Amino acid sequence: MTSLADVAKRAGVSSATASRVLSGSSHPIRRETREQVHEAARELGFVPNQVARALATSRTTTVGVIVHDIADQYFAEVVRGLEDGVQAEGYQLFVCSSDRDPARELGYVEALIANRVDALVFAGGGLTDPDYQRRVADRLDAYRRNKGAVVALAPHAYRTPSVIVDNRGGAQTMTEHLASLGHKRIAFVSGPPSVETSAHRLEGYQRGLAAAGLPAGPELVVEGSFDMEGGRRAAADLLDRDPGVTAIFAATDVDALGVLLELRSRRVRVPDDVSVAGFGGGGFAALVDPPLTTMGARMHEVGLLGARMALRLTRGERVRSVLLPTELLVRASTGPPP
Amino acid sequence: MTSLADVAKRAGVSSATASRVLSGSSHPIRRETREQVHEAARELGFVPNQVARALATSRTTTVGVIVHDIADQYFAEVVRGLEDGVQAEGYQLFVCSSDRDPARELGYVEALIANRVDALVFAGGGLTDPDYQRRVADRLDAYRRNKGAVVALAPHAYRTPSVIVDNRGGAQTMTEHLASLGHKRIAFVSGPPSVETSAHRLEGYQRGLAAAGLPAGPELVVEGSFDMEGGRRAAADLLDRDPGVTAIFAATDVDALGVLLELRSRRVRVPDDVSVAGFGGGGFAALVDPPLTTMGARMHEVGLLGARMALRLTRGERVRSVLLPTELLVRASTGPPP
DNA sequence: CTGAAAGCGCTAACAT
DNA sequence: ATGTTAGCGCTTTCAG
Repeated sequence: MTSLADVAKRAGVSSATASRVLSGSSHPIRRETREQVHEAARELGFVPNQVARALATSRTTTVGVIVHDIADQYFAEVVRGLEDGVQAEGYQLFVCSSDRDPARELGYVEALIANRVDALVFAGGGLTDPDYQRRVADRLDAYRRNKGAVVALAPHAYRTPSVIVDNRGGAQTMTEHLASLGHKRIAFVSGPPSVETSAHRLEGYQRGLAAAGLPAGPELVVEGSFDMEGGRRAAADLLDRDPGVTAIFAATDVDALGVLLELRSRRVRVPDDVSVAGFGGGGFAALVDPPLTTMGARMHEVGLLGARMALRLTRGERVRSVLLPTELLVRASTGPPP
Repeated sequence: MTSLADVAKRAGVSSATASRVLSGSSHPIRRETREQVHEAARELGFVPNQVARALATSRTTTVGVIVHDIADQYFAEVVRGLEDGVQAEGYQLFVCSSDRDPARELGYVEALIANRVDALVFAGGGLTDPDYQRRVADRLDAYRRNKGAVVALAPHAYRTPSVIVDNRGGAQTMTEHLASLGHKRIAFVSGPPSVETSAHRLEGYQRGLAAAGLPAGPELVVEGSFDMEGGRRAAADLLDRDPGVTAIFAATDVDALGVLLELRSRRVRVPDDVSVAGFGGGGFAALVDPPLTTMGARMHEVGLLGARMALRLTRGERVRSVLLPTELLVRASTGPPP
């Protein structure tokens, strides 16, 4: 592969000079010299070796992001936002799907740090496993001591600047909305307890019930799993126990979709018999049958702002965590109770 | 940051020895020495610098993938497959969304090569822009001369090993299926002409018509854009010109979804008045109203096989391109003509 | 304005 | 079995 030295030789200058012109340094260079270097680089099809540059400067111009699953619409949108944000400043993005497995996530954290990414972004909610939390904190503390930037785009036990949608407030608003339609028994399909985000949305739901003067009750909360199958099983559980619910609020749209499918297969009409609501609002939510009422979260924006925050941190600038509002999107899957 | 030298010093060995044990070399090392090194590394929280390692070995253990848009379900699944494939061998994945913009795609190719990825994967169909093709070919030729591996996961003008779904055959099968239901005038919502894939699916459609003895005709083909809005406009065009079609086959599921929405807004019943079919089969296709008949393509598998192929290439092993079959998924959006 | 040279952290001959 | 040393390709003082 052609190197800086080749370019320098061809241009009849030292590699120091060649470096200065090709790396966009502000060091003064005679116009003519500059042009010769560029010319030589072009002729040789020179592509600077970022690896060598990174070693010399200790900046890789890369950022790593860990998501639960890139094939999940929700995270795909966050990642796209991140990508747009970092691309604007010439950074490249490493993407890692952890499947919420603590070991795998830890492995990725280590791998990304080994690759000396300038910033590390957690796009999915942190895991609640205490062993994981301890170990990841150790890694991240060390990473930050060495000028690594860490950003969270969802609730995370590790204290770090974040861009997060208002999970609690959003869940509360949705619950109150259902209550305002007249529902008295509102069930909640929670996310997996292994993820921090779940607790926030559950809390919002509980606050919503309280605000509406509605009784809570453990029989109203069933565990989903942030996927369709989980939502389906949750709905089945709920219906089998028959606590007389007239509304089901799921912690994510995919869970809600599972609920929808289970209800359909049982010939329960939505929203005539039971109302269904989700959280997220991307992708298919508006397109299913019936269109899903949901709390819309602007995930692309989360990613974009997260990228900017991460890059600012790498420059040593101060940042402030942001809590993005969610938006109630009322569609056809919710209505008054029968 | 703690370096190999630190570990070596602490363990009382040379950095060569430390390197040998920590890099998993097969070089023989006394058991005791090995343990001392590991111990020292652990105590210091040593994380090997992949950047330095990459510079020394000229292998980065990274691969780059260029997709049209990571937020598109279709590509998100491919990327997930790729990730699973490379992760199994300890590689990291750079993800780049080009939005099918030649300049942006070229920029990414260059950036990935600059980062010395061991393999470069094109997940989206190649662009038809001749200038782009020439320039990308130049870059890739040089890249391959330097042991870079290039894999395509969709039709691409650049000749390189590939894992591709049978776009032609799939489109033909779907067309024949519609014909077998009794449809005589089958319209096609093609992809954007700027992408190679589009031509293949269009060709399959045309072959399908021919095989069924049905007349083709330019008035039956309208241009979509691999997104919902494109499908919507295409359907609107079609209906406004009213060529009397009873079936609309869209080159992608998202286009088909746009068609569905436009038909719904015009009170055209599906499939009673008009049948609608798509291509892809991931994500929401089964969940919309009515569930979409489509040619299922196993995109996760494309990614997984693509990753394996790429890694084999980096080892200098021989590979053979694979053409993955698609599967006709008949659902409720298609039926006999009125 | 340009060059010489040290060094980023690791690996890989080549000794011993 | 272990150590010495020369790079990998670039940036960056420090001289001139």
